Amino acid sequence: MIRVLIADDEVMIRSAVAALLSLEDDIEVVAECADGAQAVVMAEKLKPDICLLDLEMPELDGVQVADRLRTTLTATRCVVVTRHARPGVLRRALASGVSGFLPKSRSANEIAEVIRRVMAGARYVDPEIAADALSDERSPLTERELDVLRAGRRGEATSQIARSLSLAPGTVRNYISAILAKLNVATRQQAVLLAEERGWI
Amino acid sequence: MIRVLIADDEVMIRSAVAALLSLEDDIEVVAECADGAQAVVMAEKLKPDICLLDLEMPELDGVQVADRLRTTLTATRCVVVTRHARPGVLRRALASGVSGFLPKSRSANEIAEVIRRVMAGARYVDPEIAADALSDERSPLTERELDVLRAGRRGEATSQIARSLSLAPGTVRNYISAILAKLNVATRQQAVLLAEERGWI
DNA sequence: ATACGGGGATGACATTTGTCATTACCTAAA
DNA sequence: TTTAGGTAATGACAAATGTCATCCCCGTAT
Repeated sequence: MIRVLIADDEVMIRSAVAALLSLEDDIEVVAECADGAQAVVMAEKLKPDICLLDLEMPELDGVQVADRLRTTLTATRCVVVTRHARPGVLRRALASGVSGFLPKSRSANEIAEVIRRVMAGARYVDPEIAADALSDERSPLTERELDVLRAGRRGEATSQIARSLSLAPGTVRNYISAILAKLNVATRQQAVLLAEERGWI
Repeated sequence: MIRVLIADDEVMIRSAVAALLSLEDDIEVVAECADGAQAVVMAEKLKPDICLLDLEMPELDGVQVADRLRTTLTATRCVVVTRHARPGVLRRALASGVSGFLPKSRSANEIAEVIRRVMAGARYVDPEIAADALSDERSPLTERELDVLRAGRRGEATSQIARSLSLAPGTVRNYISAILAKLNVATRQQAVLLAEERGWI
């Protein structure tokens, strides 16, 4: 029996996938979690064989969960599922020791198969995303520039961003100016939208 | 046998829900569609009893699909499912003749039950959203103000918005100023975020 | 040792935005 | 008929934003 933990903040998809997986003879769903923090706690308690993690979750995202479990639960393998599968995200996921990666644009039936493969020791990365990842879309922004972009992703004013990062307002404006030049867009909001699309933030 | 059409752009949830519904003795999934336009075509061809429509879809959203089917297929009832269930959206949905409305924060097993109730002639609206809708969250913005907000939702500059709406730049700034005051936020981006959250645009 | 890139800051400048007063036109209530 | 309210525009002003040059401090690769 493969013991599986499922984490996804969207109840409908979580319960649907859990129900489907439970129908498989060799799979047992041992936990359903609504966010990343809960997933970490439950995983450490139940020590499942496989964690099926949604990428977009409150508190901790799927990759962050995998990253934490890597050190504490060496026997547990993680499979990350995401709505918008961007190459940048795949890179981050693989760096965090994720064993499987598939987009929600795949059919639910395929999940069981991926789980079995990963259980058998293989790594499974969705072929389409893997191909995309080769046509390198790495972020041209530095860590700090990304921090600034993240801090301003909800339309915060320069002064707010400066406060939350403990920077001078002028410095923030310098970073934003550099970001706009690198991404070749005209406004902060467009920069945020572009970076979100590409999976850089 | 209740004949059901499912439309959702997210393959994983669509296939999972379809598989689960197919397990029910009295339900038959006759079509799976990836977008609204396709849903309209298939519905008119197959004349299902119930259309289970995702709200967030490319081309036509779930409410728009229901609106079209209302005139052409009077016997077909529509159930709309959405990720972020906002009162404003519910209002729009009911105005379009939708018979059922439930958020994805409900479990997948409940879908079959809702389908049966709607099939029996009842209207089903998720109780939580219905309660929210009473604490009126209608948009305080005028049609034109919404146009401006929509035109600028991707961080377009004032001059761009003005061009795309054939307005003077100053007029656009006046509208934006009014929007910020009404929504009590400090930047365009925050106004866009708020309006999107509330289902106003 | 030194050149380079990242992080952090300042000051100056030009634009863009947001605010406000004021005007005008039109339509639908009262 | 008067009164609102929505749409559209101008002009003026203040504040925020984007751009640039220039400076400093570090660490590391040459």
